[in-house]
Amino acid sequence: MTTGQADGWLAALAKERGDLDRSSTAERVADKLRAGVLEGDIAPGRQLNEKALGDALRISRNTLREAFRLLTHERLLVHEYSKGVFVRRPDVADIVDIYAARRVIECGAVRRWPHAADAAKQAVRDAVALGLACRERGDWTGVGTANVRFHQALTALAGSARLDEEMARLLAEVRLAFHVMGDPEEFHRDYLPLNEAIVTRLDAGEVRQAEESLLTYFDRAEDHLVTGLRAKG
Amino acid sequence: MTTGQADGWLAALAKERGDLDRSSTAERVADKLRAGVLEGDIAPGRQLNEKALGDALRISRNTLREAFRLLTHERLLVHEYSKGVFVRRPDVADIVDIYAARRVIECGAVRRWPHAADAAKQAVRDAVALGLACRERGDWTGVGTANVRFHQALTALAGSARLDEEMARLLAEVRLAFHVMGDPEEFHRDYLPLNEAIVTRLDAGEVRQAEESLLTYFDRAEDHLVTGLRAKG
DNA sequence: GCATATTTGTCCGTATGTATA
DNA sequence: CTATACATACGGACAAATATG
Repeated sequence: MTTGQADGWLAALAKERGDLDRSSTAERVADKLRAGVLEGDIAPGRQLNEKALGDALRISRNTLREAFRLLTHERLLVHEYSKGVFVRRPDVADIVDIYAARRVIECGAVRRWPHAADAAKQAVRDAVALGLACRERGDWTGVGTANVRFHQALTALAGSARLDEEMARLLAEVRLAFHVMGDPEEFHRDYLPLNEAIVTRLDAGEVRQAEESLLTYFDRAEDHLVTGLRAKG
Repeated sequence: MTTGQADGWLAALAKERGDLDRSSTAERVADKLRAGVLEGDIAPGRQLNEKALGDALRISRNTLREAFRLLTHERLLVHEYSKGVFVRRPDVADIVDIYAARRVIECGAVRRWPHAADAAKQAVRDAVALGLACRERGDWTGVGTANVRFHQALTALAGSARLDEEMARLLAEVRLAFHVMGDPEEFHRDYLPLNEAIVTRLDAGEVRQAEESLLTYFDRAEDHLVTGLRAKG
């Protein structure tokens, strides 16, 4: 039953419609939908009914479809012709593809460490420190957020906004995959030591060894996701 | 005078409107516009008038706007608030950003050479061979096309469709930049020997040296574009 | 297999606000 | 200030595809 939209998340979305009108309606709607998808409130595979959603959000179909297009470009929704739009369900092939891309981009960015701006380097250290602080107080959601920020900071070492955007898309897809396998993301705890090792080695000028640690992380994370998706997907 | 659209390319676009309706109208229109922009028929900086274009192509403004959105996401068009849609004019900052991304992605992909699929390796060799053949018969446009294909083939070594798509976007932007500086692209001739060297070194297992040649290429190409844009832009 | 209701695809006209000449 | 052109959003019309009984 994918058409019934009278869940909690829909009511929550509709209630928040009193904000300042900063950007366009479509973008604001897309922001809400994106948050709902990434938080897992709108489950992967669920269909988004145009009329029901449009009525609930009090926007026209055209505007809603515009929001759908934005999120489809971000690979968070999929469009099935004459059937509608659905929250994406990344499969094993997607994970393999995503991690192939991450290996190239993040390792390549790490190798730019010697040429990176100081602010970019500090952002990497800060992300690890944030993760450690969250672990101290048992905030596993915070640890997950810090981990995402860590990898965005690594990418930013390359100094390319286009690369940063692509990485944001890839990390969002990974989050979707977590929701497919129903993983509460707290396993990020296991990766904190690796992140620490990467920063330590970078600060010691051991770029090569840092890259090795990063590759170890990718192997583990990819394996975790692939086996998880094979089991639950 | 940017609003008068009665050029050759518009007539050409309108005439071809008898195709099979495979994809959506917006996508077909986007395909035509994309081709016009990348071939240089629609010059960078030119405004695309909604009404004139819509009337000429016999499509509604909504549909045209949808096509605009697609191309805006590909960074080929830009929306200027309350002014309209224009063909993008990449500036020096864009070039620097793009080449930072290319260095990371393509070098990272080249380093995957030992693990790459045979077909992907062969595609790299084929692209160089195609470039040489085109040079033989003085087909400089063909040399340029082969060069683009070469870099797409390098990227494909990583085996990630997402990376391939991002590279296609980056290379399209580079083509736009060529048109900004009015370069006929025949200078690609100078880079053919570098491409040859890269393949030779890869086949000899000298991945590290191949990467060095690639970096040399990036330095030269980026410098060429930056100085060209500073002069003509 | 068939008929019906629902949903989506495509396109249109319009209305309002805003920026530019 | 007026006229123009555009961005944005809305609601509706109709065809086509799909789902449902």
